[in-house]
Amino acid sequence: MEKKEISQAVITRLPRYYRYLGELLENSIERISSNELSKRMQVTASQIRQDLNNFGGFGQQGYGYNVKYLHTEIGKILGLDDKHNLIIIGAGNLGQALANYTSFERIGFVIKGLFDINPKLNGITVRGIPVKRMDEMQNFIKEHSIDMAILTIPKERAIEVATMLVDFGIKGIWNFAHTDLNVPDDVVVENVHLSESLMRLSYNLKQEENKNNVK
Amino acid sequence: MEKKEISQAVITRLPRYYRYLGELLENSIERISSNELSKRMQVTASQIRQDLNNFGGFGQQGYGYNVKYLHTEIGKILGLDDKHNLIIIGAGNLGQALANYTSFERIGFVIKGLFDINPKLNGITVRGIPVKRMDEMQNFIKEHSIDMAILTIPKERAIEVATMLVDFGIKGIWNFAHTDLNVPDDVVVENVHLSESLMRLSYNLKQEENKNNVK
DNA sequence: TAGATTGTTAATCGATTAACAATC
DNA sequence: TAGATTGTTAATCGATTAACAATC
Repeated sequence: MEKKEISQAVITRLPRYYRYLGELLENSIERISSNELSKRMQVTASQIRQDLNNFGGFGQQGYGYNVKYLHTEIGKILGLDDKHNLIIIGAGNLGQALANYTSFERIGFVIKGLFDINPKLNGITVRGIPVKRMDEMQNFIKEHSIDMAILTIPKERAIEVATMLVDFGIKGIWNFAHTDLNVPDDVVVENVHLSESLMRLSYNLKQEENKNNVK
Repeated sequence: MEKKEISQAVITRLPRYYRYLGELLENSIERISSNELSKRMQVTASQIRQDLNNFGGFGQQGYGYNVKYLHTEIGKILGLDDKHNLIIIGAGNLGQALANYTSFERIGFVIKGLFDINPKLNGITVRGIPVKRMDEMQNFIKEHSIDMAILTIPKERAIEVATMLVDFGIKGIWNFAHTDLNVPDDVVVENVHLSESLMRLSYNLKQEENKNNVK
């Protein structure tokens, strides 16, 4: 049973397929061809078929894909049928904003606690989620079966806190700190570097401006 | 003066180079070879040299790269020497969190105003930045020379608001809404789809789990 | 000068697109 | 059955890596 490694390029596109299928579902569209989906999503039909066939044949010749079935299957591939308990480290603006989001829960990611070094925040709750002291973390992780953490602290302390999290058994880190983390191979990190995203916007904006000047 | 188009893969890496060079600078490191940088960043030296040479020869044979010079030049390429005035549409949790960030200002992106349909928010300020009514937007954009907008509103209204922004002359949109925007060619959109990022984390976490089960 | 390291060309690798036989 | 559309192989394109001459 040889398993081919799926490229990150494909993984990056999967959630977008999932989103579009969810929208089709909301609009009561039962089936869709790769060609029709390709038009809506602005990718080639060939790519859609190639991407999906990495995971199996979900369609049917002459018919296309059943929207509901495909949506469910991609959900499974993404692991959205598993439940995860999360904690947020850093109860500042961003940490609290993420805690207030309910959409993560809807796809199986439940935020159980926030942690912060600021004693003023200790004891308050955000959408019913308690803010705890850092020294309460290890026990909390064990008691609430936490397997993922969201890191929304300044970069200065991010690396040391990540090491701590790994020691406490955390397997996945959603990293919003402006630094790269160095974790063991079996711990997964997904980075959200906002200022890098803003810089890409800046670059592309500048390119557009230049185009117009040349004309 | 033929200009070759730079691939988005390269653009995506540029801010990361910029960040590492900034850190070197903080640590008073004056020069660095592609080989040394490659070890720190976990990319190949060849890729670093190829990426940089898309924009010019910033190094010197036998010496390497001058950290301060290269940092400045990449900053210029990314357009960080230009100043931009921004508004945030949607003064909810995320909008306010972004308004509270000061790091964007340090790279030239100044947030001048927030806008929200919720009348309760109208009149308050976030870090001194006023929250305005939506009908004040058009004038505000003109008066404060706003050229970029941050979209932190629910997906339901995002597309219509984006159209509005384009009409008012906005050229760059940093889109945090869970939907793709459809804007003219000369308007640049940079998407931050948080739940898609979380789904990628979920997928990669699941893969790790499976690996361990197989062993 | 000798050693180091870039800039750049060539080789390889991987991802995307095209094409079409299989089949519903 | 005829038409539609997938699954999959082959062709193309682009991005990454390797190699090395140029040169500081």
